[in-house]
Amino acid sequence: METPAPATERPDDAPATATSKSAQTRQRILDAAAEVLSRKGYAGTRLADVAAVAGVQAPAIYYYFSSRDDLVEEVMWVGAHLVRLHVEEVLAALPDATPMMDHLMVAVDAHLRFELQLSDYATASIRNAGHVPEQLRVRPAAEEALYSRLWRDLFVAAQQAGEVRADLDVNVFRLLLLGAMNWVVEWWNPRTRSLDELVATAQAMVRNGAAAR
Amino acid sequence: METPAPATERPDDAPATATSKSAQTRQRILDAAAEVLSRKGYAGTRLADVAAVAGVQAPAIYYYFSSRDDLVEEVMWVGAHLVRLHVEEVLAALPDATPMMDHLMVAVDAHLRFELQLSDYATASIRNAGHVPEQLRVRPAAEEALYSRLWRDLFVAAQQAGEVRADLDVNVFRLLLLGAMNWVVEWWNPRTRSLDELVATAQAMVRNGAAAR
DNA sequence: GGTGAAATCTAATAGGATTTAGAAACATGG
DNA sequence: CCATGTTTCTAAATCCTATTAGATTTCACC
Repeated sequence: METPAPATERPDDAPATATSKSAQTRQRILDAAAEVLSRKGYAGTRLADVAAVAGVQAPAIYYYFSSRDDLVEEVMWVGAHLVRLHVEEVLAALPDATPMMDHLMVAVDAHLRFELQLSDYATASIRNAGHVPEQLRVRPAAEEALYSRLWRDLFVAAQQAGEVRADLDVNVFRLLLLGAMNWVVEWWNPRTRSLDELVATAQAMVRNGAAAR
Repeated sequence: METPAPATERPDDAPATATSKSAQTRQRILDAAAEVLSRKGYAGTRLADVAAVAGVQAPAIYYYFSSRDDLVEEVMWVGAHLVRLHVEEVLAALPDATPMMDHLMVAVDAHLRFELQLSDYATASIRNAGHVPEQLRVRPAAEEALYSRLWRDLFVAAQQAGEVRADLDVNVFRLLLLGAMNWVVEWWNPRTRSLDELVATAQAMVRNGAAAR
């Protein structure tokens, strides 16, 4: 549920320790915003709700963020950022000789588990990407572009290695796959379905759907 | 100040001609709402915007709908309803001996083309399904359940016919597929990508991803 | 043309949410 | 324990938009 302090942006010019009381409160507010945003969406998220979850009064938020939209934008950016970091990390840990198709399998696993278990930020970011005002999308969109590129590179490499069918349109396939995984937040219920099975099925969809014969 | 036509469902018992001035205006407002909702989402849709697109003043909307939420709910319901009708229609036109896998291919084609080309209602319905307040989801959700069942039946039949791998979890696969197709509205741009190619790739994803060897 | 209902408009109301203002509590170093 | 800056609160202002009220136009039909 809670995401460990990921140095949300840059340490700014604040010389104080990253775990000072102030920084902690800011983090609590940000976490609360991610949680509420992931559950209720942009429209349904009121500052009073966020404040309640964070254990402060609504106006306290303005000590750390200049506006509601500023807070939302940061949650979205952090969400996109964390997913990318997580997947990159997991991929980097693979042995050098790992086949490209296995890279894809691992990426699918990492994306889904992170999105569903580890991060309200990821869920908030995914669910609200297309629902916030234009001006809030600029910074998060840059992160998403980097993430997109990561997947594109995976697919292109897999195709060049002959592990993915040469006649497959990997760009469209990739967008469909990311859509399938992103949409999971709209229907997945941990009570009724096992995460393992979901991951396995998504992996099968890629392996069988894209693999060369 | 009485509402001329049944504000909620179809003009079943409406005595007046279906194309009366009144019915036309109501339709114009509904169309406008679908258009704005599909573009700006639930949060970003203001009655003033809808009214502007429909060519009336905002209060005129209240002559036909009892509230903003009532209007939104109807758009959502119509969206879900139309997609289902369209796909059912296309499937019904198939020759009796058509293999089940071809049923699936046709359904994928119909869903995507309808969603992307024909209907702001479908787009509005898809994009906002998880973003409107609970109370607005009841009626649309019933439609979606019917649509879900349609797909479930397709997959189950295909699996029983031996055209889909026996070990595939068709429920999860179906939800992933519908997610992939629904999410398309978030990224598809008719200018930069051909719809034909999108459809072909989605079909390939199902055919190769699910087919028995 | 006159008449009444239907349809739409202008102008005002109302309620909820963000956002400011300014005071109180808190911490921290001298 | 005092002084000073930081953090948070209460109370109030402001803004935005749905909604209502009431007036006005449109239009079918006598």
